[in-house]
Amino acid sequence: MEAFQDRGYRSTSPRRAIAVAIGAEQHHFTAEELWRKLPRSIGIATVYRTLKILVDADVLCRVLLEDGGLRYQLSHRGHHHHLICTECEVSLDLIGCDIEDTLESASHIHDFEITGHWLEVYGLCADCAQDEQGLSGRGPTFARDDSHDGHCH
Amino acid sequence: MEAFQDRGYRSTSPRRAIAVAIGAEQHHFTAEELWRKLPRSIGIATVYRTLKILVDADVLCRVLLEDGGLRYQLSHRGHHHHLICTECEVSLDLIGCDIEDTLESASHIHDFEITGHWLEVYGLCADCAQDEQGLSGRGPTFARDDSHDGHCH
DNA sequence: CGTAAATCTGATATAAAATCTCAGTTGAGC
DNA sequence: GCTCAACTGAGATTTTATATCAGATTTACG
Repeated sequence: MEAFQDRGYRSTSPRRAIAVAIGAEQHHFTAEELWRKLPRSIGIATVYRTLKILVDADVLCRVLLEDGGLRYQLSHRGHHHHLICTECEVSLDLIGCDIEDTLESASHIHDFEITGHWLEVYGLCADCAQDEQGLSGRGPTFARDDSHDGHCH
Repeated sequence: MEAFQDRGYRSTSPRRAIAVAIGAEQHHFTAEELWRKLPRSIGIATVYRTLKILVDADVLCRVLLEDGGLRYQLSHRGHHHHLICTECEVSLDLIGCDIEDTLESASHIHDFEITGHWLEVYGLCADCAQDEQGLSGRGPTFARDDSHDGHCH
């Protein structure tokens, strides 16, 4: 909202509408989903433009799903990563994870100067993990299929 | 090559041609770049289909550049990540980095069961870092501009 | 206020990347 | 050789995001 002024952007009515709509979102969302909830007068190009500004301003963060889908989410400012449930797609902020030091020391071996990184972690949230347990307990036990092989992409 | 037979795929002439072309690549490449180096008779759909098989077979790995571009690269089998130079786009395998433990312990806080993750690390390789040093030493010193803000995406 | 200049916007065209469709071809096993 | 499923190429299609550009909107300043 006021992130616009701080960065020299004008306060326009489409931008205000987008800010309000984002505030109403409970989870992550796509640009198109957001656009559908906005007045029809607002073009999707403006949505993309505004989302980009807000990501740069660290108001939003981008979440990359395992299938490659890109979502937006209110950012809890500062550095963090996401735990993304591959079942229900919920995204949790991963706290208490400090991989910078690990990366930094490992990169020294390669004489490489790190400027940034991208990390997404996939798995099952507590609820979905429980559901899977429940199923395998009740019905015949299926061999864990190949849909999740623990592979790091 | 023989990864095809092992997995029940047929050995076809397009697949052999693609395997040879991949072997000739020195760095990472896009599906389209590879396609251009193949006989014109091979369709790009086949290239995409074959690349997917080889990624699943762990023969190739996918590399996500900072600008979002997706590349393919011969995989040094087993789990690893990439150090990608944002200047020359070279990709180094990051060895001696074991973030699994860190992720695992952090995820316990959230009661989250990890099945996979995606990590790409961006920065400057030794050569490009040296070039930047050289420039700032010779000419007037420029303030580090905003093109790399150390931000984690 | 009221004006001017730059920013911003919406519609639409466009681009890029990858997948889908389907009729025809090819390979592996017999 | 034959047969049939697997595979292929061409092109259409989808998805996602950006580019273009004339016209509308903001802000600064008088």
